[in-house]
Amino acid sequence: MVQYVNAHLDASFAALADVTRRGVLEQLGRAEASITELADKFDMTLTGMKKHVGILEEAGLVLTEKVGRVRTCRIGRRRLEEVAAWVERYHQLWDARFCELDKVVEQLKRKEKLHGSRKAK
Amino acid sequence: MVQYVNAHLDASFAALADVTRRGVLEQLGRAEASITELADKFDMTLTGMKKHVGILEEAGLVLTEKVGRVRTCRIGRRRLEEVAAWVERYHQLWDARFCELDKVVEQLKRKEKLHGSRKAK
DNA sequence: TAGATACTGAACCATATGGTTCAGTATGTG
DNA sequence: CACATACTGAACCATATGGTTCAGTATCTA
Repeated sequence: MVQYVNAHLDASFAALADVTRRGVLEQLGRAEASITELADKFDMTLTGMKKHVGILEEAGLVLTEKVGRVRTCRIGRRRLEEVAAWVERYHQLWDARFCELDKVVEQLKRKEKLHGSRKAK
Repeated sequence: MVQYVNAHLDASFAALADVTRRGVLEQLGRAEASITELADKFDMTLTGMKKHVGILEEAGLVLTEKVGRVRTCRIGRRRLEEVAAWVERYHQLWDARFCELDKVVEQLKRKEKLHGSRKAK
């Protein structure tokens, strides 16, 4: 189970590691768009944009649907929530760790104050 | 300015797009470690682990310091906060967008209820 | 000083990535 | 039907990635 999430995270983070794809997500956050529209906006060939969209879709970060000749892209939420959850979890873990360090520093300071304190830095 | 953040994000997300490196971060979240310790824990050559740490360091996600022959690795926070901030921002943007969609759906439902509703799908 | 330990760097390898062009196919439109 | 539009797929290219091995260098320790 954890492995699946890990695979998701691999794909999601890899998908996010490209400024064009993050731009596409931002764009789709505002409104749906076709491949052509995205290709125009990001000054890229249709084929190139198709690949980006494919990567985002593979990662579950966007959903697409083709009706007639146009494929419409929109944001997919679930994977995104997974990413947010991962980051949040580590954020907290790190905060906790750094709070501990802060406490240690505090304690050191207090100790210094107790014994003869030399000039403050 | 925005470009710099984007470069950071590229490096950060790319660094996070590997299960070993996420594992290293998790490990360092608990306690600092040397390259050797990490290589052992993740069953990898020293050289391989050195590369991973290099990528994480380049991305600003870990800090290292070499004293004597051992290089000690610890978590770096700032970049991580940037990543968290990015995800958070988009999360909100998407939430907002989906709230709007929800409202639209609500409205459609209400409308359907008002006019003669045919069988629910 | 002689090992042993801990890292470092160069070189190599297979595969992935971010793009392109070119040649389609499928769908609308006059 | 003829043409334009919108996408799709294959092939190619340069560069990056995730790993390895091998050969160092620098630092402890007995």
